[in-house]
Amino acid sequence: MTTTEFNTWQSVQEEVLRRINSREWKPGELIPNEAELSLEFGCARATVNRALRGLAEAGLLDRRRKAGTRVALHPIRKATLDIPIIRHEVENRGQAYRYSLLSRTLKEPPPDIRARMQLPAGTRLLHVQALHLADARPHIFEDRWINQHVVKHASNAEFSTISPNEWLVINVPFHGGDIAFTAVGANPREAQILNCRAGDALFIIERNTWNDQGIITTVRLACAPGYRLHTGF
Amino acid sequence: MTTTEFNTWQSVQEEVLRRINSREWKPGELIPNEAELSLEFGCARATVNRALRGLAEAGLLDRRRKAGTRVALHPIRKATLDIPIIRHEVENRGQAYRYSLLSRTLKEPPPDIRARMQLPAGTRLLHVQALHLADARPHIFEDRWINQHVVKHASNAEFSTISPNEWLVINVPFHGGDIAFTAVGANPREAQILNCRAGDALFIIERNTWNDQGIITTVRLACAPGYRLHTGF
DNA sequence: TTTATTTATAAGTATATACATAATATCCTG
DNA sequence: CAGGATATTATGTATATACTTATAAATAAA
Repeated sequence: MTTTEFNTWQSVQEEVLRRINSREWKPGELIPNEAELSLEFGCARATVNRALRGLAEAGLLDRRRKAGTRVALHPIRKATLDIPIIRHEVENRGQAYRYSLLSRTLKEPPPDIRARMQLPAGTRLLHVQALHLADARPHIFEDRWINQHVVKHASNAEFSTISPNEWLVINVPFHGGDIAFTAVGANPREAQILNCRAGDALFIIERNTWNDQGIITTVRLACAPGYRLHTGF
Repeated sequence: MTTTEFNTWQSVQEEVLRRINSREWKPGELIPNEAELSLEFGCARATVNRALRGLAEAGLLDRRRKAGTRVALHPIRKATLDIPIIRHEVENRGQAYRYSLLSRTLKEPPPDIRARMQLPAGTRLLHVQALHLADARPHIFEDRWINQHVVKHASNAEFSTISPNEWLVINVPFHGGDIAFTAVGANPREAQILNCRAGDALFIIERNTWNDQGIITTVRLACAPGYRLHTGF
């Protein structure tokens, strides 16, 4: 009997994946433990561990100490999408990027923004509105609130030549954030800025970004009609 | 001198992250190699490797053999979003899920679909249209083409009680796919199905899914107004 | 019967060592 | 000096071993 040897974590992973897909190991089922698999595959346990860990991270396996490893009941697929600097996104498509600052003021945010950023009433924030252009056509309208109490040196930033989008990525380390995507009809102001008709469907990206001191910034990106966010999984 | 010891890969990762964020190691800069770091941190090289690999996967470090490890010039943040079965997505929000099959036919797809799925002219596909409802309100309109030459047993699937969305996830293993998100105004038919007005902004999800034999299915999900896709990063 | 306590187990991690691989740097040759 | 062979180097991976940690299950105590 010429059992193939699986001596790289990749080959082990492939074989495990095959068994999952072929239903040899059914969803919800307990699979052999690492020691048994390492014996069967003729490799070290660490190699099996590496392979299974990857599949667990991908959501195809559920692993728990002592309980063992089982095939995920609902193999949740994860798509990872990059969050690029808008300038790079445009330039990578071979288009000419241009940036235009529309306004930059210091004022108290409306209640919804204040609530979202969990701030006490009366807090003044840096409010920046800017337009990103691709090949001289309006591309993305950036409407951003920056917590200058967390990002102290933001007060000095002009945002006349570099967008807050890019400035923040470069200058402010952050720990995490959240994103939401929606579609809404353009309001008159957005329509004017993005050079489209009011009511046109706009792709909206809303992001909050925080570090250990709290929420740094919240931004609403209104993308011109035709915008497409693309990724693989 | 009481140099803290970093003897877990997590602590090493934290320390490296700290040095990146504090600009101790600047963007684009070469950092010490694994051997040096393991010496400095008082741990094994494998531990350093584990820590750095994670940061490289997250896009904060660029690593190349022989060339060494450097801090990413443009720390690309990645957001991972789950691709759930629509029923689960609805139920997890505590809403009542209902599903309704609108049509199920076998026919030749329009040219754009045929091109997208890379099929020869004259190929007939399974075309399924269905409506997913949340709390009895239209939620997502699913318009799907299934390659029955790749997914043979799909021809037998009724899709009367289980949606193609769920059926495919459960029954057909796949290797990968791509997703695109856009916003468009509802056409009259979509408006009627989703119970909104024509022109209302709809959030659109387009997915292609493939395995080793080719593209399995392509789907367009038109989400009712107000739909919000949410995730963290 | 319920509630602690112990124990056994499987994954998680750390380490030393060895070798593989990719890519740069260097040296040699024509 | 161009171009190819070769050495060098940093990451990548495999392995045996040992220990840690979470936790399910069994056992003892209340």
